[in-house]
Amino acid sequence: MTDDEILNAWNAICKVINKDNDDLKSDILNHVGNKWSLFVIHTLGVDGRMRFSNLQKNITGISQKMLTKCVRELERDGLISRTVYPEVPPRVEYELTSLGRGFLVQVTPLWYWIANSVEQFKEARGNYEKSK
Amino acid sequence: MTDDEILNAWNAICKVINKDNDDLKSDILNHVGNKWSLFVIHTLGVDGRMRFSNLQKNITGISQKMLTKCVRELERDGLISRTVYPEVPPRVEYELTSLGRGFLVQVTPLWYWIANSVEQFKEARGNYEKSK
DNA sequence: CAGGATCCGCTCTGATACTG
DNA sequence: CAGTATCAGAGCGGATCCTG
Repeated sequence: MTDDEILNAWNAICKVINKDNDDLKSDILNHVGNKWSLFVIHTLGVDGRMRFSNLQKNITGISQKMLTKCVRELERDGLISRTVYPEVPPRVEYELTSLGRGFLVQVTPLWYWIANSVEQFKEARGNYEKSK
Repeated sequence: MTDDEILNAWNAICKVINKDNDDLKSDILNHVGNKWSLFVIHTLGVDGRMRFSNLQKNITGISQKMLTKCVRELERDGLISRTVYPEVPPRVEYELTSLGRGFLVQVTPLWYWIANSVEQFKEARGNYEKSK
């Protein structure tokens, strides 16, 4: 992106984030920063369509309550789809939507950069602790 | 990014996020998703070096307590720098570090995409509400 | 199997008051 | 000016028990 494009981008961003879109704030903003959302989207992106229990198995440390909440929010915002099969015992499968795949594509470079910058973050923190 | 690069990216990401880096989770992950962090980084990125009171003026709705907390965390993780001038009354200026500028560059395309996808998110939510 | 309901400790946040 | 300190309320997140 050129400097101009970045400025335009930020104008668009601020228009969206500011005022009367506070609902989007606590939602989409949250999907970006939320550990569980990221894992759910990642898991579905890599392994494809998957059922509830399988998701929980693949995402270490998540409780069923948090997973439920997380998939509900992702479904509500159109990032994943939820399919219920009328069987006994019940079967529910989750899958990335095209919007969700777009999200994954957009978020990947950022996370890659963070992963590659971990040492710099650690060093920064080290310096900060010392200076205190 | 090619599919291979995306897979490699996610391997790197998961290695970083999983286990023994839970401190990084609640920190860097938070900077990405946190409304205030984003505004602080954005404001400093667009307007350059700035003092505390000016930041608060530029960021609508933030309380001084939250701004303090936010800049402390950003400083700790090396995204912004804090300069104190030994004057009376005191003057403190904040500025993006090169790491912080890197962060801004990385996060911009993602936010641009989100801003441009707002209508799709709204529509998704509308459908979800109806189906309930 | 895929969750809903409940209890409970903890953190996050805002509002207000005070200080070097 | 640039914070710190304190109180109070809302919501997060885990653990446990229950159900169609």
